Amino acid sequence: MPVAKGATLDPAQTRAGILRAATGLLYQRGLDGIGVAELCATMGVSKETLYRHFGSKEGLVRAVLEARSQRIMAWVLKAVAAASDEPYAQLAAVFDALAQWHEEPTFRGCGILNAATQQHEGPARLVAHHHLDRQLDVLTDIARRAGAPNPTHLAKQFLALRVGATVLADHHADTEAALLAKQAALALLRSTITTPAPAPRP
Amino acid sequence: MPVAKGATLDPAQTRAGILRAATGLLYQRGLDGIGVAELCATMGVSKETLYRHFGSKEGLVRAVLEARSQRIMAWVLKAVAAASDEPYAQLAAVFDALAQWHEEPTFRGCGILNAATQQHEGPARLVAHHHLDRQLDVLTDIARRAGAPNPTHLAKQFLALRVGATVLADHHADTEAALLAKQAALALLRSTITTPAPAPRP
DNA sequence: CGGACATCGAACCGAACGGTTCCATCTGAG
DNA sequence: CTCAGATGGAACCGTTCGGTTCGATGTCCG
Repeated sequence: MPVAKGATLDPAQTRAGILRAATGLLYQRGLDGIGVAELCATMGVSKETLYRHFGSKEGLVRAVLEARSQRIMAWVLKAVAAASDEPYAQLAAVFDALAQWHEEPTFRGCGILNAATQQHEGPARLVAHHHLDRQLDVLTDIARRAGAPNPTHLAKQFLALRVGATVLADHHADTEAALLAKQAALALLRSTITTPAPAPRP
Repeated sequence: MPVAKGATLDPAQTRAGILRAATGLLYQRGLDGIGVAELCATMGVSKETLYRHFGSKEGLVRAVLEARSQRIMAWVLKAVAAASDEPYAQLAAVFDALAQWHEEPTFRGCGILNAATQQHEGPARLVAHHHLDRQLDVLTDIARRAGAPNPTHLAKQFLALRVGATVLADHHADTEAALLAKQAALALLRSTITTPAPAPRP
């Protein structure tokens, strides 16, 4: 938040404000699409302050991405918890939340995967990997409780549908991608459960 | 290819050589990950030559991406044609080719979608949109010939699986993503065909 | 042979970048 | 009241970037 000149209001609060503002700006403009100077000017913060809190632009990016990953996970878990205990309903809830996200006017794809794509080196790749791990855990749990013979494989298929739909919503302006992905995921779960032999042919 | 000093061998050949070399370099390093100077030095071409052939770095990028899109389409169509006339076999062939691509040591995700993610503005977005259009056409044709009640929707689900698997192969080091996506696509096609009513519930 | 053409190599330009430093200013705690 | 600490504002540095220009060199065609 923009403080007057020399405010000791709360360093942690300043840091949180930078983090929140930078999250949106770096997401909309891309990691290399906005410089530290413009970043600071827009946030109403001096470069020295940013440097003292995050050490470098890369440090800021790392903090932003980790915070974003936490926020997304909380958002997904909340959507799952809001649904009934039925795995089908929870799976549907995950993709319904996805559709809702895609419809936001500021939607620009997954900020974490975008960041990992933008900087081939750097911390973004690690954050993206862990982020996908965590999302996979949620989907694996749903698949397992649904009684899937191979929850891990099914969860990876769900995750592919999820990230694929997000890419299509972004790069193909496909507003129904999430809905179709949801239907595909449900059909997949249904057919996996009802099929007696999981067809061990590769 | 690197010509001695003042060679009039063939301007078109020079252009093609630049295009081929730049394709690999821009793919591996990212659009902003390598400058025009290093690009020219690695290719053994002077900046003036590159500038005369492509006008600007953006012009080079546009040419590279359009050539890449053409190449990918030809590659997909060849894989489809190599399979039997059976839509199931052709769908499997598309994802088998995907798996083969993911296993290449130089694999770095889809170069076109990566480019579109790297430069939020610019021609990459358009190329990516058209590229997805063309891929959708191929999948829609397969779905239609398989007798799907809604080939367009099914094709979008296939495409989501395809791009999702590519993202997972890149950002999650998931070597089996393409195989699982293939199985999911086949199961989806099977269940869509065999299911009498396509469940008009959104 | 001679001139048009393509190319290389190098120097150069202005702008933007990430990062650093200095200092006046304001707040809150003692 | 006083002082340590946090901040804003601005200047500054070295680097890199995309792009431009110029002269020397080599090749092909008439």
